[in-house]
Amino acid sequence: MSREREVADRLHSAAIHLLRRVRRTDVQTGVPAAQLSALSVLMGGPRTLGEMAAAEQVRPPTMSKLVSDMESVGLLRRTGDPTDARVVRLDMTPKGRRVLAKGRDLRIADIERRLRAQGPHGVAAVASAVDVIERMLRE
Amino acid sequence: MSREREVADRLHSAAIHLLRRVRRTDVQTGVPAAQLSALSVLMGGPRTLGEMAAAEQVRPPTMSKLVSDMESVGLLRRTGDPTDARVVRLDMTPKGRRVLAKGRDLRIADIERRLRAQGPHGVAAVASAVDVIERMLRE
DNA sequence: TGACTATCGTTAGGTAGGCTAACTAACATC
DNA sequence: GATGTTAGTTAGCCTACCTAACGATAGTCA
Repeated sequence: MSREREVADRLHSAAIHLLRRVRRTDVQTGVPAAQLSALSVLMGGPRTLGEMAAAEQVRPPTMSKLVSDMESVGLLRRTGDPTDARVVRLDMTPKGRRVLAKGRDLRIADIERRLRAQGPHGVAAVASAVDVIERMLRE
Repeated sequence: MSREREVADRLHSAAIHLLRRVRRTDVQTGVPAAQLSALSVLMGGPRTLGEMAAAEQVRPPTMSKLVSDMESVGLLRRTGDPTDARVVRLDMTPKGRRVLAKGRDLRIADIERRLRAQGPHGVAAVASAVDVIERMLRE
């Protein structure tokens, strides 16, 4: 097995196990991870549904459902686009901002605690890898 | 936001996006990622259902269902433990071994390709981070 | 030995989050 | 203004997680 392949395999496995762990905290947050992740896209200002689907790398129907759920609990607002009546503009509500902040706290807390236990070198190693992974996924 | 928290947050986000991408190849493999991940535990020899659940960090019912599905398509065998009739021993079949090898190929190929594009430094960065992440999750 | 108690796994039922196919409404083009 | 394209929704399906409740076996100890 090539070096790259071995690393890819272990990265994949680590990602699976990491997310399984995070998932367990969802009950406490009251807001599912996929919603929080989608919501975070709106931190950079309003987006259309299609833009959000692309940013989150899901299909439009998936985002449509997520958005409906989020709207129904008041995390975001749908507003029409003035120049194109087909598009749906989405904007975070103050509640959305509040829940995003709090929800992330809970989700990330466990990872953060574990990360901290790895010391500054561990943190640095993960940080630079995250840079690489983000670049990988953009391309 | 603390440094650790920021890294934890981005790591979490990267894991989500990475797995969403991998997921898309599942159709081609014919075997879902969760099954392949569970199956890989049996590479180290037979295990009980409880051991597999612990290794995969899921609850017993989740593993029970996965095992049923895998058994029904012939990826593993259930054999009783001679000394304790409660436990279920699980062992990979030759087909399981074959499918694991092939399935991983397909899942990992995309990650590998992207990783390779990041050059030796990128690969090294990810590799050492994976070490840290694996340690994080064990503790 | 017989009655608790603990452990292993399964069943039943629920939720989240992804997909494709098929649709409506609105825009663009010629 | 007919035709095709694009944005989003609806319907229906699937995987994969969970908890609660249960059956069966094993272990313990009065």
